[in-house]
Amino acid sequence: MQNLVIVESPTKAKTLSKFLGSKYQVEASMGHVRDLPKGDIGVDVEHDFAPKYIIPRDKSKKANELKKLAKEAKTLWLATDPDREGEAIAWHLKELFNRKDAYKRVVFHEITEDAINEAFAHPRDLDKQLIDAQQARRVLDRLVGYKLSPLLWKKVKSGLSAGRVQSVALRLIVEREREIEAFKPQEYWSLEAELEKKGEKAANFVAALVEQNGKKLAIKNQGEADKHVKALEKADYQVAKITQKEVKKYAAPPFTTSTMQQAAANRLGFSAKRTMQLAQVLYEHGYITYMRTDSLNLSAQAIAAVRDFIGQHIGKNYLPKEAKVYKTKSKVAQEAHEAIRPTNVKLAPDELKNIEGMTRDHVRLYDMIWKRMVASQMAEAVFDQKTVDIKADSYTLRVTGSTLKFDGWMIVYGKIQDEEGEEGEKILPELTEGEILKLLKLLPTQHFTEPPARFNEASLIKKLEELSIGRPSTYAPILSTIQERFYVEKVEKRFSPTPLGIAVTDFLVKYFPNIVDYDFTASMEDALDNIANGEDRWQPIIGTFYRPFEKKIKEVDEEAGRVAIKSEEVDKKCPKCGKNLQIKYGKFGKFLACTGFPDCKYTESIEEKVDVPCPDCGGEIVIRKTRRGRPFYGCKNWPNCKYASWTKPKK
DNA sequence: CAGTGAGCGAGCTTCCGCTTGACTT
Repeated sequence: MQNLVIVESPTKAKTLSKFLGSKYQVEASMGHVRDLPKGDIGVDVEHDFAPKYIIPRDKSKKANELKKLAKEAKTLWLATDPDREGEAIAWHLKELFNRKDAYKRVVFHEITEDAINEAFAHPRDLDKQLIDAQQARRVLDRLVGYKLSPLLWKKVKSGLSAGRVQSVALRLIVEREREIEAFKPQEYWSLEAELEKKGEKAANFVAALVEQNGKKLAIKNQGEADKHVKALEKADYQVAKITQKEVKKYAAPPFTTSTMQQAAANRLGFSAKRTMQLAQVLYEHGYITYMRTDSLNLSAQAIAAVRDFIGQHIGKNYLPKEAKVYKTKSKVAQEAHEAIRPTNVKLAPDELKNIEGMTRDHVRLYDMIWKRMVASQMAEAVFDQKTVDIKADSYTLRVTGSTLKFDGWMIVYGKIQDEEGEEGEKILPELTEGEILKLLKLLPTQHFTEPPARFNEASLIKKLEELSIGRPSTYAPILSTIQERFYVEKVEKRFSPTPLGIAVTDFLVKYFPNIVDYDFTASMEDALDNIANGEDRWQPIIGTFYRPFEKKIKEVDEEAGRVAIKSEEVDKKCPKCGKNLQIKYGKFGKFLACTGFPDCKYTESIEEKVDVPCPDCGGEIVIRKTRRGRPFYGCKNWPNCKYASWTKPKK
């Protein structure tokens, strides 16, 4: 074989192979092939932070295969992703192969014939500065993670972890909980008037009190509300001003990983993990583009195809004159791929149902991706919005109604109501300025301000992305990590911190405020940019961070006491010694242990009862977990009764 | 997802980011 081409994913390899023909053998590296060792820190902090790279056990087979192929090939084309990690993967491959001068680095942002021909006609050298930026990122994360975690083992509890990303995600959850705890509801009142257009009985509507003497009115309590009600009862109502305007609603851009995960959570109730598993299958079958991306770009071909589709199947009036161009606001976006979109817009979601291997949920996710992409290239929706100001003595009441004039993209993607909680449209009777209205009823209502909501998967991912923390490939794993460590628990699909999570956050905020600062990652990215553009070398940048950090670790190690975790006592006595039991977190999850430990070593498991009898013996069924943490339904009489099931047994 | 369980409180744990089959019952 003359030419060996290496990309990251096997699906991409397959597609690329079709374009390149038989003179090129295309192989996938499956991501990184070399990494720092898992067993030790792997960075020589005394010698310019030299990283020790090894081939991880699970990559050795792949690495050997590639090595063998590389030996035989004449030219090696390193065609990994055009971003920081991709450049590093290319370099690691080169180091792995250890052959001189046979390399060509090629980059392309889309897999089209033109883009590929262009790329292969203009190979370049590896970008050492970009590689160094990646090494700095890798080494920094390793130093932070592998220095902080052992400190937590010593000061808090063994087995814990801390890192640039997970510790900030945890902090967000802990601080939100504190906001909620500290929240004091404020009373306020709204006052609405039900009014009638004179002479037309059916034409009544509700207007809200907004101003008094031209100033915004806030009603704090019942006394104030009563006062306004009294005054308004005697007032005359007259239409003062009608303003009418056209309001356009713009379609959302096509999906990135983060917005797809958010929409799938809000619209379909999927976890981020589930969404990614489904998307992976759609991608491997060639139905969608790559699902780990932060880009909003659409290829020229995709745009042409979708415009064609809109014009032909939806309607000419739904097709804007020009294609829409979306740009990401994120500074850290690497834009190595396209936005997530169907690869063939002509494949309607309904048709996917009939394809072997596609489950209902695959279809539902594809449907959402397809609609979002098509809508993103459609005309705006247009509403007629009418605002009516009504005078009643010194008061102003207002009512806003809107009617849909043109549905535009909304005919495809539907309202984003579920995602944004927007109000529906309100239709107003025909009114004219100066018209007198009749008061039917005054409607004072008491309200209280509400605390912020706990984060769910969607809102946490959104927040992390806003802070530039984490990457498309890591959003879902971050959520798993903080749960696996028992830092947080999901209660009704929302994250709530455990006493352990609170203790860890407080420890980190107290001693390492810079690392768990919400801006830490953003400033790291700035520093990495300077390495990538050649202004700085990576080792001094890491040194500037590491020297004070190392000192602080040592100080805290010597000075800080062991952290007490708030115990969670339950209303149950120890059958051995009579003391209270408390919740503990072990390798296999939560369990109850005696507060008298170490004098009393009593433990028992926590069982969630299910209200169905055991189909085998009629005993109680409880939810338990496997060693790996997967819940199942088992009989309480185990081991006498061996009944077990993944799904809830029927009554 | 094929994978189902009595222990955690003792001897090794841990990072982030890139990517899919791992390997055993």
